[in-house]
Amino acid sequence: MPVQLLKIIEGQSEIPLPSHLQKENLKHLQEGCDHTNKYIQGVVTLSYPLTKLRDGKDFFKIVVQDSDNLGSQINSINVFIYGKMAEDCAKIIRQGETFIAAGFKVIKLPAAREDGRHDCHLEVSEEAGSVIYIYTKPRTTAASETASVSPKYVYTPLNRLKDGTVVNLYGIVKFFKPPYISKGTDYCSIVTLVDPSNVKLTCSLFSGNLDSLPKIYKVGDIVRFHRIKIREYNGQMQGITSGGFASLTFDGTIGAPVVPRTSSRVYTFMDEEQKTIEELRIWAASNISISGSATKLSDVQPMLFFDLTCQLVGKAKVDGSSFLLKVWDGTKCPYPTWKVPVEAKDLEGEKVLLHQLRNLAVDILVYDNHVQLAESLKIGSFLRIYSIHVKQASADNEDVSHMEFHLHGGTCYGRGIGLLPESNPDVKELKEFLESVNLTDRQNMESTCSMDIDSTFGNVTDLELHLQRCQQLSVTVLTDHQDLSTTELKTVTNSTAPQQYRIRAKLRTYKPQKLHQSVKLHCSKCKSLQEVPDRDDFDFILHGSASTAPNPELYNTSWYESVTWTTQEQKQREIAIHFVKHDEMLQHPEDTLIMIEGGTLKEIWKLTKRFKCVIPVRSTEDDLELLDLSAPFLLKGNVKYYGCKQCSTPKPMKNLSSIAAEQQPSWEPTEIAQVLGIELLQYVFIMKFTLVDETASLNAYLFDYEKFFQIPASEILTNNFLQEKMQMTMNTLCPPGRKLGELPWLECFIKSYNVRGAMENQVYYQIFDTTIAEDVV
DNA sequence: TTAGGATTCG
Repeated sequence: MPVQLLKIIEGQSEIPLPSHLQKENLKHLQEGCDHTNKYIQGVVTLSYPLTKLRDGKDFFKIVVQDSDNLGSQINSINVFIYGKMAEDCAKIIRQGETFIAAGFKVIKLPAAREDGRHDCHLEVSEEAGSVIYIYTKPRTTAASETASVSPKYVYTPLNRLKDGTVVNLYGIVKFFKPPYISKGTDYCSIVTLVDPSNVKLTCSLFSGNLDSLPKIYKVGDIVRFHRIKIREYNGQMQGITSGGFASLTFDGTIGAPVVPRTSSRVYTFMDEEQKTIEELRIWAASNISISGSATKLSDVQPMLFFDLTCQLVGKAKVDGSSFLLKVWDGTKCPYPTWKVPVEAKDLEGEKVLLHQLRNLAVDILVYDNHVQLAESLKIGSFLRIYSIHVKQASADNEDVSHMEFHLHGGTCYGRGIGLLPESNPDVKELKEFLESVNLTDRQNMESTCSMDIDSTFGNVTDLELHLQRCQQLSVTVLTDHQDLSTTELKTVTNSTAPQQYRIRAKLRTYKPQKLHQSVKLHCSKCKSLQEVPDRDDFDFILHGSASTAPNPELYNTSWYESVTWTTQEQKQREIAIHFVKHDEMLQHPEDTLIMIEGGTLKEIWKLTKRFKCVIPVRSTEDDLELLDLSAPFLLKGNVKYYGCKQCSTPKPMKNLSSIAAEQQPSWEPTEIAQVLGIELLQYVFIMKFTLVDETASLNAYLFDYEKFFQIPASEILTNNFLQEKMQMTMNTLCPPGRKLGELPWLECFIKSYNVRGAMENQVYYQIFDTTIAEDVV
């Protein structure tokens, strides 16, 4: 982006200059000196008409005065601008504006000057790698003057596009293919956009210059396209690059700096554009799903496609149609991973580092059309590899299966490799994390996971080992009272309650068999248990509350800031989001608690992915209030938090401001519940275990928040992985289809207690201070 | 021109 138009607010540019650049005083300019990391700054005092040189090249001349050194004898200099840059500058430079150039060439004039101008002039051009920054002052008063300088662009909503037109538009990236080499002569990038009119537009963007395609890194990024051609294809509108196409790309995260990633040499970017981006971000937050948090190598699952942000540490040519990339992200893949055999001489990368990372780096084999791009990558660069296929496989000479990572040929689902700049926030975060990884510790502690150690188990399969272990040791362990001796079940059942025992028994069966049915909500105050409301209940309450429009009198108070909009759907719906402030400022979304009025289940669910906490509310005449307590009063991460209807006495929402005023608000559900007068219901597993030993059998209840399964009951309903883990645990405790003799032993603590029935007391048993053994599952 | 979103030969 060799020419940038920047906006100045209170004397400061919104976008700082690159930090490596240092200001050079005009006095110190000399021909032949190294000015690589220097820039000159001054006010444009004179500009000449744009002309053409004899070779047809554009030429533009200006005089720049160093306003910091007006008293100096030599305080201005001629600047000659060549080529495309001359044309661009001529369009936007006005007298009185601040001009900055870096990457200039200093040319000494044959004779000394006597007009206070420097005896050198500066030459700048795109070919010479020059960059020009023009600081513009806010153009509120001089409207007529502005018109010629920054043309007013008109942006077409995606539902108003017409065949055969060339338009400017904004959109939120819903899908994209990172630039790849097309079968023609250019790079190609496919981008599908959506905007608040809820219409999608898929664009095919071509360019011979990789740099002039939009720099999209993730779904949810926001783009501004200028001069994109609209055509009809298969009954739908389609965008395609046309002459003069230019784009800006912005991070779509609410609160992130509004700094354009640009592919054009000149662009305008003013308050109005900034406002548009901020509005689109808010719309996107509840209307675009982004696939949760990024997958790290430590979370990969077999049979899955995922995007990986990583650093390249090694690469090697494998054969004509495949190429190996060795990458890491600082985490360890929980499965053994394959190593693609390549000759040492073919492997490019730092040998010592590759050795240190042998258990952390993974091999990704890329195929076909991705090979050319992969070959060109530099070791050490940061990449996002899109849609890597995780494949479980097992070689003939291995007893355990391993994970393979493939980037198959083609570009389906955005499959491809994107190079991330060091300025990318995800790269910054990754770099910090990689630097914190202590390589020596990891090698010592985790080397048992590597393939070569696994193979020392010989021919015994994992499963057999596991079963052998289970028959000898208990699959559960006691967390306390280890000194107590074991009591036979017959003795337990023949004794009076209440008492506590250590027992050793087998789990013959358990209820419920459908594990999700074991999750209930428990009030620790009134001891009641209730079912977890299903999504229909919540949906119903939301529908009901959406019929009450947000009350504008409640917008923007001292402790929250409000944003509202009306949906475009047939039955218009008003939505208000209230962002709770901290120190009178908005926080990063991931730290922010928001309250929402009028949202649907889907919208609220999406907002929970972006924000720390979401509280659904509705307006009354004079305050916001919580919805009916059959709905969750708070959503945080994957968890819906409910309050007890009997024990809660809701207090004013304003009480949240006391948490917001804390130095670092943690927004803990318990604390939120407390200030809102809500008695928080706890998620709990309730199960009935039928335990047997050689002497007797008894039913014992498990009442567990987290300790027994080491899985939070609150998360099981929304996490497939945890559900699977729990099912696997139960399969270990009580393997289906096995005889009693083959079942593993459980060591448990149980306590007996009396429950008074209509006619007589009944004795019940409850498991406590027991947990699943560490090596089970 | 190229691609026109909608996973996989390896």
